[in-house]
Amino acid sequence: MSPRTKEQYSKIRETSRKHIAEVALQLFAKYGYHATSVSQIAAKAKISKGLLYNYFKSKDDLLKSIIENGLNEIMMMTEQMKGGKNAKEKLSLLIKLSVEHLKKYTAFWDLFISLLLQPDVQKKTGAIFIQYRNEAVNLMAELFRQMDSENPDMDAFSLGTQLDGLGLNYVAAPDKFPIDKMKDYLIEKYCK
Amino acid sequence: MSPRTKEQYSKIRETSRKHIAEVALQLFAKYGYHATSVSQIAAKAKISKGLLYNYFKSKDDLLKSIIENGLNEIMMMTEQMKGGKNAKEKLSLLIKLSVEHLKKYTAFWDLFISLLLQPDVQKKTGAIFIQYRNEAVNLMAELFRQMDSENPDMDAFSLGTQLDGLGLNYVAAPDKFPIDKMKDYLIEKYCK
DNA sequence: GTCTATACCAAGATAGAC
DNA sequence: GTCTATCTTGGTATAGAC
Repeated sequence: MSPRTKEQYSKIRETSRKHIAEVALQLFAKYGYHATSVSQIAAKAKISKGLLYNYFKSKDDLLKSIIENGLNEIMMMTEQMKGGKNAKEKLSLLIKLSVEHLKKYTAFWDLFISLLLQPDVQKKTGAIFIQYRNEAVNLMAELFRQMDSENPDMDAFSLGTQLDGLGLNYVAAPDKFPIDKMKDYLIEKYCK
Repeated sequence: MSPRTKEQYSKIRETSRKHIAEVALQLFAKYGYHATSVSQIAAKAKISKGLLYNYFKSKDDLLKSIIENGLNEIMMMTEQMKGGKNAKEKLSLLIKLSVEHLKKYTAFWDLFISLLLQPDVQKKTGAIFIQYRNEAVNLMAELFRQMDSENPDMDAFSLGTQLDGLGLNYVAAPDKFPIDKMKDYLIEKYCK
């Protein structure tokens, strides 16, 4: 057995970080950032409080790391949105992907929305998010334009807030909100 | 000068309570419930911490009181919604009132949405809110039915989430979101 | 990398004088 | 009704042994 290389160590370390961040995300989403204590996170991750500080230099640092991860995922989704043959298919794909993303990263969206409501925290994350959102709305407007909409900008804006509302309802009560029915309805309504 | 009656005292007391609650609401909305300290509230209300506990038996009690006030306001709005000559006018009134309410009680909605995202807190407020929401959606569905919609229930549901999305965007950035433009757009889209 | 012990502080809440 | 002083708890974060 040769000793582990630096790369192996840093990979293990990265795995631990991921695990803690994942656990923390679940708790932050459920109870809110401030209402979740570091002790809770450590307990759920089955490590000591002290060790957590080996991986993250503060609770705030942990939050920032989680947000960065999540925003990366969003960016990756935005790229995928460019697929589809024609405008209608593209728009339908955009709706589908948004809903899929929401279902897959529900906890992240939950946390993210609650942070969005607090102006001071908004500064940390808001800029990137607004950028992403503008990108998505512009893309939608372009598609509506290609579909000969009478008011492509407002249509895009409207679909945007509609998706926001859908997200809000879903994270507030994932098991009660009929998200797939709404998805089909939206596709039917906006893409034909 | 006759001495003050019990009624006068309790009226003064009620005024003080209202004032503290109002100040607390502003802070809760801005920073979140957990991130706001009782000291902050007392300072902004220009009273001592101790006195605050004369008016509310705990921070949680203060929150509950705020929520109750807010929900009462909502209920009063729901009543107004029944005005309007025909289905289209009623629906248009409903949208208008929702937006007006949102503009008038922005801080409340901000706080309320952030509480809605936390399942444990949801238990305190969720029941009443869900009741109100169902009422509103049922009312909308009935109106769509009268307007010969093909799918009145989903239309109502859709408008509901649309209004949620609008609310979310508005509380997150009241000065950036073109709420009146969106209102007109929605009325145009759903009520003709 | 991992733990326990502990420092340090700010939070919510109470007591008691005025 | 109102304040100041204080109690108690639990929070974040660090130190140091293993």
